Amino acid sequence: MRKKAAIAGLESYSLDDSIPYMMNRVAGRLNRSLEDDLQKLGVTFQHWRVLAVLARGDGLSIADLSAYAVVPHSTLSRLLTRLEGDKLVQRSGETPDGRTARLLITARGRKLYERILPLATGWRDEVLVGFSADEKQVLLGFLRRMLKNLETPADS
Amino acid sequence: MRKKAAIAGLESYSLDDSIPYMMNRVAGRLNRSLEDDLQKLGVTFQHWRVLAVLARGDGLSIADLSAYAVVPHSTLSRLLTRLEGDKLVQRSGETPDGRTARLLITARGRKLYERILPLATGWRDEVLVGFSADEKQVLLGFLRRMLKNLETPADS
DNA sequence: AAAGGATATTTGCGTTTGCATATGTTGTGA
DNA sequence: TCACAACATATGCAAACGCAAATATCCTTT
Repeated sequence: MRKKAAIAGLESYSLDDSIPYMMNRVAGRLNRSLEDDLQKLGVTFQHWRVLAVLARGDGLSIADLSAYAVVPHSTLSRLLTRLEGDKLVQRSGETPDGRTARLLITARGRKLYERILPLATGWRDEVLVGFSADEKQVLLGFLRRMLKNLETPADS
Repeated sequence: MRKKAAIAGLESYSLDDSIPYMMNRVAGRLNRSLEDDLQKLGVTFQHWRVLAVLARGDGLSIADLSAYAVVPHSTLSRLLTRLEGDKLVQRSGETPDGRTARLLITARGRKLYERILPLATGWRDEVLVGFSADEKQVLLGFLRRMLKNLETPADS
């Protein structure tokens, strides 16, 4: 059947044919690059993610945010505790439902967000060097379709 | 240097339009889906990554593997200790250079790899539903270009 | 050929992660 | 109204993580 001897030229790009693998590789590099920048600001990549989501539109619950940022609830809860300690976000109790938190970004948090944003967009531009506006749109379209494919349509 | 340079498009910056964000979102979902499957097999996503790389060509050093899998050396070292304990990979000392390890996948490791592979390709197919062969090639080309853009050209 | 630097991997240690579970809150049926 | 299921979030705990430093090996220089 298959008696592949492996060890074939490691330089050959066999692995690079896998789209999920390549996505992880690109995303991983990208994240780590930004993370290096963020370290100097005393923030982690996860914190940035939360700030970025909330800066776009706050008032979210933890469950919502968890879905947006692809982070488990428990992790997010602690993440927020720290962010709240740093006065970057705020857990508002002003909700119709006493169980749900209403996550708000503070002025301080927004300021930090705006300080980080250029770093993030810088890496985005870096990774997309040589891409035409059309190509970027095509790529974005691909990504949207992929995300849609993963959204469980028929699931509890 | 102006400290308060106008951030172009700050107001209009939307996360859903951000290619890095969308990539993280897609990759995150994808990884988590597979992770759920892997949990039943007693393996983590990281372990799978290592197995997948080695299955396609072993004999790598830890440093090489680290680059391929975007995992720090120290993490990888411990990851391998566990994989070795499970007799899935093997650290061969048979190298020209006594410092470098030669990572080999065992028969048992390959068997597990082949057991997991359909799960991984299943999710890959799922995320690419509706994509033509051409589109997949275009996407792969994009990813390769992106990775190349991030490869430090000539420094460090 | 010995000393010192370079390179590859491991390990010490404090932090973070996430599963399972606890806590607190709302909604529902008797 | 009272018990109790359903839900949102928090926390205990063990494992995983990653930086920095240690260890081990190789390579150069003299």
